[in-house]
Amino acid sequence: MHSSPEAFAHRVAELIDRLARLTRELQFVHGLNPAQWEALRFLARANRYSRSPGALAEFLGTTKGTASQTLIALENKGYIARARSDTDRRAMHLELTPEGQALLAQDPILTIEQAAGRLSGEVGNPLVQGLSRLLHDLQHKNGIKEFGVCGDCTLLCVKGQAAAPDESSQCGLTGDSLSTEDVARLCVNFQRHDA
Amino acid sequence: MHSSPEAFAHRVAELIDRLARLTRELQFVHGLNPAQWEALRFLARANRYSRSPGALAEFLGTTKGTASQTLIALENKGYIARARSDTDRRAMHLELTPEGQALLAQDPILTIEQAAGRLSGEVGNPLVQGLSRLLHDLQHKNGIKEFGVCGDCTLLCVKGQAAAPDESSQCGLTGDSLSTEDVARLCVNFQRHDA
DNA sequence: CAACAATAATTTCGAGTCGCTATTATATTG
DNA sequence: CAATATAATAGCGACTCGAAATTATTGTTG
Repeated sequence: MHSSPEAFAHRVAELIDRLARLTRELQFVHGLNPAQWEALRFLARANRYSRSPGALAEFLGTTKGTASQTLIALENKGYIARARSDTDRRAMHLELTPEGQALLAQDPILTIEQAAGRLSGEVGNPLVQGLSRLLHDLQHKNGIKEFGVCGDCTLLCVKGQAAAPDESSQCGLTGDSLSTEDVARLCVNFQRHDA
Repeated sequence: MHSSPEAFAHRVAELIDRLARLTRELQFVHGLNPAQWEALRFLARANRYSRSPGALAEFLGTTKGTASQTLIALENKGYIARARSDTDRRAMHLELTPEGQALLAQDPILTIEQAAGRLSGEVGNPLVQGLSRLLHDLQHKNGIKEFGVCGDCTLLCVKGQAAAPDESSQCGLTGDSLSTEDVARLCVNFQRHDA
């Protein structure tokens, strides 16, 4: 089953294209559309600085107007709550409601997750690596901002051996202390180490 | 870099979801939308029995009405020609025009293909295998008809050692002889061997 | 320190697009 | 002629974009 590099690249592109179409279709369930599902997922994983319409727009690679519409739809359905920020009253702060949290258990992406779970182990690591690099490469070439977690971020400052383990690090941009839960969340201000 | 099976599956699903979104966005170029690009690609790869609106609708997993719209748009732009079939005057027969053929050189999926070409060889085969099985599994679970080439099809009859190599096989469904080019094309009537 | 301009975060609104469903037109088959 | 199959068309709802408009913050300048 050896094949030329061109045939390999062609096949990969074709498979991704078809998976993309299918993935999109799977997300028209429970009265939500793909953008709304992605917003829900994003809000579940983003840190407090990033749960805003603007950050969502960047994450989705869409316009702020569209992101706003998506959020209004989610609010009307009771899956998120929107409130003005106290510190900057232009800003909107977004949170999942318990209903929104619960809905994530029905996330259609779990279908894909289950299918992935059925793959035999041998295929495992190269699959993830290949997809990661592909995505990264394409995002970079298309000027799409990358979201990442504190661990990979240039802005993270470690405060030596702090007394409280929950405050061992802080964000160099905002100066805030970061809990262990914080550092595992996605951030708009992310800057990759090696970039 | 070892991780649990659950984390693996989760990561794969996330990567595919994000690649899906990006893949879709890349396809809004040259005045075409993703469905129109897929239709163009399909018509370039389908055999003569399959270049019809109905077959396209099945391939795209959409309705005939929507497929019809897509085809009208492509005809208006001059990329395909539509003509009534001679044998069955209900049926529409579709062909790429030279302009349509030429446009495929600008196919945005080539961006993905190039990115895939940049992946190192080691990642190669397991990546294709993983994606193939994932797609197959998901298509099966969602009752999506599979399109394939004659080589993998139950209906293919081989005529022993025929004189002309171009007519060494025929389709068990239509009875037609198949050229070597024919057998490499996608077919609506495809039935997988092991299915 | 008040007035003013520049920047920023978000929403609103109108226009265009997409895809679905239902209906109609046309052709085939028994 | 009735039943079936295929495709075109019309109408509808939902989504996305892009361009103002709204409200708040920041910086500047006399």
